[in-house]
Amino acid sequence: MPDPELSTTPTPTTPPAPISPPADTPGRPYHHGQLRTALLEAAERTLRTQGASELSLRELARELGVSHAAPRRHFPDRQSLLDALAITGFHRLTIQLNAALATAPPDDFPARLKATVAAYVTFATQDAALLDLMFTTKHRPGATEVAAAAVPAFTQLQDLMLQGQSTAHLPAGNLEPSALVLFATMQGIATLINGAWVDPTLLETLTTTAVTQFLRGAAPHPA
Amino acid sequence: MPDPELSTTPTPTTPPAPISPPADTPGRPYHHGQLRTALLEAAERTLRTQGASELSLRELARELGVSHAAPRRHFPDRQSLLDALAITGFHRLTIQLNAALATAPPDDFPARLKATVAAYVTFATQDAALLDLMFTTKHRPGATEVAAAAVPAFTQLQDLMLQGQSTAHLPAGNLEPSALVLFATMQGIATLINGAWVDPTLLETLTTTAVTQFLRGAAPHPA
DNA sequence: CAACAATGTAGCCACCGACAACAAAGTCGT
DNA sequence: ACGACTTTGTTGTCGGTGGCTACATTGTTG
Repeated sequence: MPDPELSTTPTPTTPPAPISPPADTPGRPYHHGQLRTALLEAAERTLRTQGASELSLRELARELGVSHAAPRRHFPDRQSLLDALAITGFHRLTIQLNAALATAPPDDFPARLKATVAAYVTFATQDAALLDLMFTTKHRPGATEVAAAAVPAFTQLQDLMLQGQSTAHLPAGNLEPSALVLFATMQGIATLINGAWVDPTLLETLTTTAVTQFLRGAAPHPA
Repeated sequence: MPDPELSTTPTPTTPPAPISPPADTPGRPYHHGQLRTALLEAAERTLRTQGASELSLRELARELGVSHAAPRRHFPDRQSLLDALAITGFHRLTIQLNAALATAPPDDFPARLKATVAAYVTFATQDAALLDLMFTTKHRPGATEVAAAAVPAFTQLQDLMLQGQSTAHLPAGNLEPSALVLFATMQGIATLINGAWVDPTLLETLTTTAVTQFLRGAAPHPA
């Protein structure tokens, strides 16, 4: 407390004003009410603009005009906030993959594959830091919730592969390796673009090439 | 200045013993002599065991029995240490790719490709955090030295592709997209394993599948 | 209306990276 | 050999951060 009395001449005439903190949002009624949501939104913004390493709980608290310890009520530590971000990230990814599938004819496997890959890479490049978080957070021991949130997105890809088998675009049998290789390729393309190893304008070309080569490379052997 | 005159009391009776610091390595002669190298080695160890985010300059200094500001003489800030690590990482990668190529017959393109991919993925999984550093550091504006260090490794892959064209395993023309897709696949496989999305025992299967599918998918069109 | 839970605040601690001022050792010209 | 200069290491400090505890305010519920 640098100025215990000089501040505002104690303002004995302001009982209606909840003295509270000198937050930039002066009218806030002590309890923020939506702190958790607000934190996640602000964090996602910072994540996109500054990256995960720059994300500071105290800075978030300042942005929201709340004390530095307030976030702790909703996220016991920094990592759990990051986990929450990863989880919502997986939800968003699942939704976007679904939406992409809906734009392709239901029985056109190559088109559906292309749409899925494009949607994934688009998501991955628009939210690079988030994707990184989603992937690196997962392997942390004890991140069961994050892992669970990832399941639907994977199921979606798996179902698509099953469709490919049913339409004979893909061979019968265990295609787990093939599917994983395709997934790895998507992930890798995103990494290349996010790391500025290739020009972003190549995104379209790369996804097309990847899908085309995958369809040719994984197709059932004619011989 | 806590003690302007008590400091030295010229210590006329201890010329042989270099008072120096009470470091845990008592015999160290004030100047470490190999601090830069030692820092890099220790940092690489911590990087492998703890990850980049856990790497602390002060902790490194403590490990080496040196004051907390000593590292600054060799690395102006934390990032420049990370850059140095990334650079040596690229050197190591280049060497290992070279070694892998040497184990395959000079004119067996598929074998050489397989060996290269395997070597890359092996490197990437043994030094996950380092690989991440090498990739994420690169896009940082102004990291010209890191980018330069990456060139030889890429040249090596490029040369291999040219060989593939000369042996007709790959079609003539611009194969940059194909090569990038393969590179993305390697990178992605590493990511999948490092993030524990797939079991490490699948590494061999995945690289084989990736190479096989690539050779079939990128092969010159017969029609 | 009185416990109680939920939510926010204030203050502290240890750690970190960056910086500046100082000290010791090596180097090099004379 | 000796003194100036450079290199390398040390100490001290500052602001920032995450995590913790104690406390204050508000909402809820019996």
